[in-house]
Amino acid sequence: MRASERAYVTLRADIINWHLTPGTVLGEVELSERLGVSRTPIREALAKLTAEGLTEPQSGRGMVVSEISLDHLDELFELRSALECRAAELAAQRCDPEIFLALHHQLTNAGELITAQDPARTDYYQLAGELDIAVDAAVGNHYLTQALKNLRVHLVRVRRLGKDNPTRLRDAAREHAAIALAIAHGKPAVASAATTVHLDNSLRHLLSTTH
Amino acid sequence: MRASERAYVTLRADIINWHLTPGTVLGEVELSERLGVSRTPIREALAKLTAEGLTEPQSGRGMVVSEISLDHLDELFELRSALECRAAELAAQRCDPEIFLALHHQLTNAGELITAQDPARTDYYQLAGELDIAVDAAVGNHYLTQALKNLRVHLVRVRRLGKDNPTRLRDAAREHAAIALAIAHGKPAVASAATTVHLDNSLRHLLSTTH
DNA sequence: ACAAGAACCAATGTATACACAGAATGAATT
DNA sequence: AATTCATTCTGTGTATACATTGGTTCTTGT
Repeated sequence: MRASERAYVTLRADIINWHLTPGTVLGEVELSERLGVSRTPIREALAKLTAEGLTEPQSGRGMVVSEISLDHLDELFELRSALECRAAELAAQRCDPEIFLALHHQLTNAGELITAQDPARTDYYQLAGELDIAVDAAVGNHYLTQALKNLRVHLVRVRRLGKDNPTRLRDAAREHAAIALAIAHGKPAVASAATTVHLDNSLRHLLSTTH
Repeated sequence: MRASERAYVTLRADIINWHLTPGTVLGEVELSERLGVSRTPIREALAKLTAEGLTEPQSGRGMVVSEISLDHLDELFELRSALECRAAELAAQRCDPEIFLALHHQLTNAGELITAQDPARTDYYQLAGELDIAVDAAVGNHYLTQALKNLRVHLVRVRRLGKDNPTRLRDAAREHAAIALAIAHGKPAVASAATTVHLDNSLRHLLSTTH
């Protein structure tokens, strides 16, 4: 693996996992020493991160880890809504019903995944991720999928802002199940509406637990 | 201005203006000689272009100017529709009616801008661009605006694919006028629908004149 | 003659040295 | 004592040299 890729992957993970918190200044020299590579691949990695919106050029000097401001959460969710509602519509028109019926079944029983033994909710979020992947595959649109992928990076970061509420997660799983069912049934309008409802609930929950 | 920025701006313009055609191989050494800077800023510029989707890493070695395939035009327009319809809805809810009434008026008379004296349609496309800017400003959503901005780069390239048909341009201006009017009237559903109609017409025109 | 392998070459990946700009700190003057 | 200017110093921008990888070509064997 190239050194620039390693640096990129490492920094990206550190930012998403909040090991590097918003506002942290990223000096090229410091990073190159910490990661054991020269400044050239570091610059490459920082350029990629900036293109993704995970870092921002600080006025004049250096890069900083970009803020996840609550003030902009509603804006982030507006974009998310635009993309995911349309994706749900298109998936409903084009999907293989079998796949989404299976996902609907799994999501209906997702409450079992939310246990005290798995505080990181690994299994739950993986199942939710599988729905995303299935939607992407069903839509079959490279541009739309790419836009969603760029967006999800920010959503993973946002996840850490809200308190981890088992009740909300179980509700969210039910909402996901509803979306999967609407897609399986080939009902674009319903799939879009269910997505709208889900995103509104998610946003309100986030705002209520962080303010 | 930094050398990397100059290289980026130059290459970007060359690609958008089709001075560099899709499939052209971009060698770092060749570019650094042609633009008179070293490879380092060239690499920086190419990384940015790749992030924008204007260039792609060629298998193993080098970069190529990315293809604008007709096979993917429908996908591009699906993303465009998702973003612009939602943008139109939000603009209708939040705009200052005066601005969009003025744009409506200008767009209604835009037929006059399409003359034999201006084969590049500079004035026409500038007016269309002003509508985009007004929508962005009315929406007031950084994430959505940024996604639209990224998309528009590709749309400008696509423009060259279709024949320049004055009749279609006049129709398009009328469709733009309808969108502006719906936004000015504060009717989200109408604005979204008008956008859907406009994009469908544009796509069908593109496909019919290129196939 | 065709295929397979090795060697060579060219272009990218990485490191480092140098240039330059901006910020911080200290001194001097008011 | 405070403010301003100058100097220094740290960190980024660029260039270049070196390493490495992947592709191409030439040769040899079947």
